Amino acid sequence: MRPQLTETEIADFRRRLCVAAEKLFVERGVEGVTMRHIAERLDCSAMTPYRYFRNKEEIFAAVRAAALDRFSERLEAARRTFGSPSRRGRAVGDAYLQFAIEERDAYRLIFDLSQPDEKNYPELAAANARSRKTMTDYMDDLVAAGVMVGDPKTLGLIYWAGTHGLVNLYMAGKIGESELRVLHRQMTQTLARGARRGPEQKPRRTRAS
Amino acid sequence: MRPQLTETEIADFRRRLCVAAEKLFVERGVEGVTMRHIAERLDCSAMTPYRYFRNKEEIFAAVRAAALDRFSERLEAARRTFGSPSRRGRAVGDAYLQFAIEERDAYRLIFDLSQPDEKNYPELAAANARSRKTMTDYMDDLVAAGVMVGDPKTLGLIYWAGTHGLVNLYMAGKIGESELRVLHRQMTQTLARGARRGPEQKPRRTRAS
DNA sequence: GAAAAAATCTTTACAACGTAAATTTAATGC
DNA sequence: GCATTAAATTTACGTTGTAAAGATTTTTTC
Repeated sequence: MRPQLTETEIADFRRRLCVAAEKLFVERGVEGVTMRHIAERLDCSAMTPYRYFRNKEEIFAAVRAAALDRFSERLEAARRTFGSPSRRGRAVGDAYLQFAIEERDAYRLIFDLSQPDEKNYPELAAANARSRKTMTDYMDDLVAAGVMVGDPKTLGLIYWAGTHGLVNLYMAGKIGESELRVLHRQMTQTLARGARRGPEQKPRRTRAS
Repeated sequence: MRPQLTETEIADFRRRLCVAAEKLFVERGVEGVTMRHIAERLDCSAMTPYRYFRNKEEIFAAVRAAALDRFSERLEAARRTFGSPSRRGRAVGDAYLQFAIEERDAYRLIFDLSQPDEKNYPELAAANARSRKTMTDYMDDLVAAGVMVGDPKTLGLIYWAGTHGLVNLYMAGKIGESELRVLHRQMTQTLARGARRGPEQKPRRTRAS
């Protein structure tokens, strides 16, 4: 009988499909890509992908996971540069912006709200965990080095959220690239200054002192 | 001959439709609402809405503009409370979070990336401008009162972006409601501390001093 | 080597979508 | 009451994701 597809054959096809799909997402927007488009790019019938993916959403999740891994790689590379913790922290932040600017569509793919729920896709969940860890890890360095005071996880989330928010403004066309960079620098500096001696100490005036 | 629809008839129908559509967005998710669903709710045929809106995207833009106006109203109301500029600033921030939590779906509707381009919909552009102004206005107060130093517009954008970023984490299920509130408080406090004496002065050590 | 078997791949088919075009309905002036 | 005409409905079409049926291909068995 006809031989079953091997693991590697399946993996290969999936990879090829993901590459084609992401190119299409870039070309035609995430919404504008159909199964038939993807199939055409792969020179197969519209139904063939269903041998390799459960449905369109699973394809989407796979592409998203791949993009997310690329993103993590970039941030991790930035953290591996030389220099002081502050310098490397800055490098990570810059890498974040760089990715958002250079790979606009990938960024949207990754962070657009209302996307396939990660809990149904272990691959995506893993990619998510990795990126999350990556984005907060460098904050550990900064706190360990005494540059900042506070819970590294909390500080990491705040930095991450702030940066993402600025990128959102950029994506929505509300600010330009240079404004994005300036605001980001300003935000990180302000946050750094604010976090330099730990969270607010409730400087409430008491009668004694 | 049959009379043409009056301005108010048209406006009424549009309003009714928007209300129905937003309810449906909440019930079935933004993606899961079809023209036929909306028509059913309004007890009319699937084509009747086309007398009142160019197409589905225009409906979407109208619902979005309405939600955005509600959002602005809430923030403006918060700014009108009594107290010091700082207190009122906090009230605006809290109102932002409150809206995101209570009207989750409306918030998504408003801020999800990749949505109809405002430039094709003046109504939406106006609502956008209003919300933007609202979100940064209170920063003017703070700077005027000397609580913070810097360009109010820049500071406003940073606060806004940061808050939006945190809400995004909340929406994506990465943090819970209480964590959102705590992180927001921490972020605003850190930013406030950092902005208290103006942007970083490049404290670079020179040989003299 | 021919036939059977079984997995892959393609073709066909279907319900649901947004909406264009054709048709029906209803309100007005004469 | 009839012509007129805007509004509303019905019908119809091209696309979508994908289920079901059918065709194709390669290995195994004799």
